[in-house]
This record gives sequence, structure tokens and C-alpha cells, in this order.
Amino acid sequence: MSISNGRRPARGKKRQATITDVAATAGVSIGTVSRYLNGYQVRRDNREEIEKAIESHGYARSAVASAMKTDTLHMVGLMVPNCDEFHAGLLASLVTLLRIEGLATLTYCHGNNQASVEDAFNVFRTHRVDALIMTGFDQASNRISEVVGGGTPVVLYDNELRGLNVDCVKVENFESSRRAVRHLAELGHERVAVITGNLSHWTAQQRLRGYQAALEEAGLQADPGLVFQGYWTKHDGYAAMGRAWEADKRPTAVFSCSARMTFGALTFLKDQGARVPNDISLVSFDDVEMFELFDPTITAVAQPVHRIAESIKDLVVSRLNQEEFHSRLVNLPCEIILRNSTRRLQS
Amino acid sequence: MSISNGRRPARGKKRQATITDVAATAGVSIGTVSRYLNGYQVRRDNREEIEKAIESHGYARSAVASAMKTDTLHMVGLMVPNCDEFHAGLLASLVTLLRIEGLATLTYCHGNNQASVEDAFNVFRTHRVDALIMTGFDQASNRISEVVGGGTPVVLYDNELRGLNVDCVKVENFESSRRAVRHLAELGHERVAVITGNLSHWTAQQRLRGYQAALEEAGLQADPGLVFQGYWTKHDGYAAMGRAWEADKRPTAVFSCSARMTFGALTFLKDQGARVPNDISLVSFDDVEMFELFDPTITAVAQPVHRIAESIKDLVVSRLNQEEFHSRLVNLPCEIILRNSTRRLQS
DNA sequence: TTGTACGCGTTATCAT
DNA sequence: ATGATAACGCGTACAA
Repeated sequence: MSISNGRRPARGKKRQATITDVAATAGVSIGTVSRYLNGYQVRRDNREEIEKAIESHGYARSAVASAMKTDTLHMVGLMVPNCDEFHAGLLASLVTLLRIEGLATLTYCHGNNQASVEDAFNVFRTHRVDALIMTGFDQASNRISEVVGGGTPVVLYDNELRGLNVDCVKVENFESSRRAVRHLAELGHERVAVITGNLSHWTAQQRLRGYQAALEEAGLQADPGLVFQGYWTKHDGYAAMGRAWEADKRPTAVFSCSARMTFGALTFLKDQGARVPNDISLVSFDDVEMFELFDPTITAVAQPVHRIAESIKDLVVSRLNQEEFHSRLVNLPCEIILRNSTRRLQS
Repeated sequence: MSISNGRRPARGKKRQATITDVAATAGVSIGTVSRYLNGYQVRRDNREEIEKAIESHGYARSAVASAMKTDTLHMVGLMVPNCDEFHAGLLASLVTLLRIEGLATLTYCHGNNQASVEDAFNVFRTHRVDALIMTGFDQASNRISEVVGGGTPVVLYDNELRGLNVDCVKVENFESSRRAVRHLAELGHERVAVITGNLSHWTAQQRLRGYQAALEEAGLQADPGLVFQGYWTKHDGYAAMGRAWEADKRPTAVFSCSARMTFGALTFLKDQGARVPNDISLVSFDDVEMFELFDPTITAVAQPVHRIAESIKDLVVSRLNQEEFHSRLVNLPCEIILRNSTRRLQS
């Protein structure tokens, strides 16, 4: 097991002041101090004495000991696959918002590694987090089910997971993708490739479906030969763009389904000496700050990261406070930021 | 206080299996189970019974209860100012490396807000983290001193803080900056501006000194009128570049001391229609993935993020395991990535 | 090698 | 409104 106590005698640690110390110097019982700490009525003179004692001892309540009784550590687990721009922003917002609710955040970064995901669940369990926030993915379904079964709320983002009593925050992947690709169609593009993330992910499926819907609506044939799959990474985006570039009949536009894959695609195009949008138009899912600085600037679908964080926070807090819910679903709209990476096709 | 227990009855939570349950169904005493869990010798048949019992109960030790006795929660606090690319990378590496050592990570993002920093210290204290990782900054000196005084190791990165028994991991800010600016001087640039972060930060001072040293070595006068200060942000980088651009005698090159300020500077130049490196050469501190995709690609000083994380982890772990140290200092070299944002000046 | 029993710091229940 | 005291789950002397 990962926790072993043989070493680490915690020797250097000075004994922290306890509620008993405070009670003693305040001349009251620990019960009174505890009630004071938890916001109950305390006689005025006692309150003042307690406050003085707390001050003089530099006392801070131990959340650990508190959790022994209450089974509530005021701490949630946040599991992210990596720290790309999207997750970094989400993490920053989430940590801050949760803290305002009195919740600390235990972070785990699993790098899409199955063993690490397992390990993450273990950490969160032994540390007794009050709730768990993570992306939904099928491989984790059993573990999530266990967690929920144990009474710990789980809030998912990105991928919904049916059949579990968990809440989920998503963005309008289908709608946003459809609009993005419709934009390309309206510019006269008829051969539009798509660089998609792992299609076992619900998110990737939705984005692909949006792409297909837009083409159909434009009266175009969705050519399966123009769908290039990868695993959300820059590396795979590079490879996918390469295959798209070498396709029988080269597409005039491409819809890339994540920022990292867009980085890869752009790198490939740069290596090829291809120019955007002259040689090929491009629209990306995920807006990142730097797209504004690229040449050309990149047209992208912006996810409302902060609102996602807020929604997650709201769901977590309500689960923690209230009795019970059915699984809830929040679906947030995205914004399409039009920039210069697309051009109208001469007809 | 932020922890209030009036609400949140933790009602939904099912009672987790405890060591007592395991002992009962294994037909041994809790002492034996505990010893098994902590890796001591246990008679073979007992061990097998215990393992079966653990399995059947789905038992996972409570780190919380464990911490009551051992005063060790196997959890460290990580305080970051924000989640820019540097900190995101650091966080990802650190969280992963610490976990391998059996340590979970409690994250706090203070946004350079003084009140939030205070709050961060409070969270880490009430949650009884075993160690604390953060950037060194003077305003926090007193709180850090308290933490260290209480016996909790603190490891700083970026800024050293003298007079405290803490370890620190830095990069060779002075040397790297000097080399970066020397590169500009060697290309024939004589009027080199610097966009620096907050000079109350030791890091900013070092980078500025490196800049000055390089100019002196090249026999150039370091013009104080070419030093433009800001607060590490994109916004301030934009403004600083603006002032540099409007300087009496416009610089032919600029050394920007952080990635975010570089973003700002580039945005300004773009807004002006100025071309890099034709109109002005640029070198940035901090390398980010996207610099490779910019046009032109940006020459930059790359901090060894993963090695920083490793060093921090090493320092934390050794402090946690061993008795006592004097404050240690790790100084890591940076690499200069030459790209296309500078040009040789005609002489 | 094992079992027993106490204590860690806090909350919560009971009397008062 | 307050004080005394029993839990909470675990680690660890101590005795066996």
C-alpha cells in the first residue's frame, strides 16, 4: 500500500495547540469552545475569553480530528487527465470557487494512464474526500459506481455517464460543432475534413455528429474518408492532419476537435509550408489565448471554462448540503470566435 | 471560520468498513490487522484471512484516522499564484511525482491576492498538511516562518527567502538572462529594452541584472530609460511594450522577462502592425509550447519545469524523512532555444 | 507473533 | 448556556 508509516516519525513537528489548551486557558470546557467554533451561542464573557485564548495559542482547528466525528473533511477530489490550457483554467477556477464554499481541493493528474486512474480512486478514498470531480469515462464506470454507492457525490464534466446517479456538466458539443462547420460550408467549402479525438469518448462523438449534421444540412455528402481520428494529443493531431493532407482529394477546410490537436495540425501545415487559410481553412474546437496571436489568428469554439467551473461547484455544493437528487445535467453553450483562419472559397 | 458543520450532516454517506470490521471477519485482533497494513510480520494464515476480509469488505484505510495517531496525513500543500503554462506544467509534474512518494497534493490558487494567500495558509494549517510548497515572496515571510516554526517543512521555488530554514529551487535567472541578452548584443543590437516583472521579486531582479551584465560586457551603456516594469501579466507586457515602442530612441531589440509579458508585447506589436524581427528583435524568458507555432517562432529561455518539480519533490521527501537540514538551495540551468524572432542588425 | 487498551483532537449527547 | 464524557478509526505500548 502506498501509505506506510514505518519511517517518517514526524519528529520535527511541534505539538499544535488543541481545543483543550484553549479551553484551559479560557477557563471553560472544551464543549463550550467547540460550540463557539461552530457558531453556536456562547455567553459573551466566555466568548471573549475564548477568542483571547485562541489568539494567544495561535490555535487552528484540526480538520482531521473534526472529520473523525463528522465524516466530513471539507475536501473534494479533483481528477484531471493533464494540465493543458483547458484543464489548467478549469482547475484554477474550480479551486478558487470551491474554497469560497469552504472546500479544499485534492488534485490528481492521471495522464490517461489506466493504472494512475485506479491510483487516483485509491487516494481519494483513503483520504476520505467529501466529493469527487472528474471527466466521465467508461473505463472508470465501475469505480465511480462504487464511490457513488458509498454515498460520496460525484460530479462529471465533459462526458456524461448514463445509469449512474451522478451530475454532469457539459458544453453543447453537438450544437457548437455544427455551427462551426456550418460556418465553413457557408464559405463555400464542400470538402471538409474533421480531426477528431478518441471516438470512444462521448464528447468526440458529439462533435463528430455536429460536423456531420452541418454537412448534411448544407446538402453535402459526409465523406467517411475525411474523418481522421486521434487521441486528443498534439502528436495525433499532427498525424491526422498529415493523412488529411494526403487524402485522395485534398480537403479545402478542416475542423479540428481540440486545441491540442489543432496545435499538431498547424505544426504539420507549417512543416509542409502550407498556408492557412489560403491553402486550407481551419476551425478549432477549444479556444486558447494564444490563438489570438497566431498568424493567422485561429477561428475557434470557445468553451465557457469559468461557467463550467461554477456549475460544477454548484452541483457539488448542493449534493453536499441536500438530501438526494436524481442525476442532473447542465449543458452550457459555447461561443464561436471568428478570426482569420478561414476564407471564402471562390465558386 | 470557513469550516462550519451545522449543515452537511453527511447523511448519505454509508459507513465505511473499518479495521475493526476486517479484524472481526478475519478472526484476529485489530492490532494484527494494523500491523499487517503497516508491513510488519504477520503469521501466514492470519495474513491470508486478513487479505480475504479486506477484499470482501472493500476496506480502505482512513488516512484521516491514521493521521490522528501519527500526525502525518501524507498530504502536501501546493500554493500557486495562477495556472499559466509554467505553473500548469509544474503542477502536473509535481502532483505526479509526489504521488509516487505516497503524497497527495492539496492545491491552492491565490491569484496574487493578499487575502487569498492568508486564506491559503489557513487551509493548509487546518488541514494539517505535512509540507508546503510555494513561491517565496516577502509578504508571506511571517506566515512561512510560523509554518516552519511549527515543524512543517516548506520548500520554495522561484524566489529565495533568506533567514528562514527552508529549501529553495530556482533556475539560473541571472546567467540565463545574460546569455539571452548577450545573444542580442552579438547580433549587433545596441539599444536593447527589457520588459521586466515586478522588481520587488527577486526573480525579476536577477533577470534584470543579467540583462545589465550582458550589455556591460558588450561594452554598451545600460540605459535606465529602456527598463520597463510591469506585474508579470499580459496586460502589463502590452503596456510596457507600448512604452518601449514610443521611447525617444526606439530600441532595436527587447528582452521580455516572462511568457505572459511576451504575449502582451507581441499583441502590442501586432496591433501596431510591427513585424518581428524586421522591426524589432525579441527574446523571451519562459519557453512555451506555442512559441514554436508563432510567426516568427520565438527565441526563448526554457526553464526545466520537470527538473524543477523533481528537485522540489526530492527536497520535500528528504525533509519529511530525515531529521533536520540547514536551508538548501538548488539552482538549475536553463536552455536557450534559438528561433526566428531575432535578426542580425546591419552595421 | 498476538491481543488488549489507551490516546490522538474533535463533535455530540446528556445532564445540569 | 455549560460541563463531563463517550464515541470516531487507527497506531502502538504493554502484556501475554
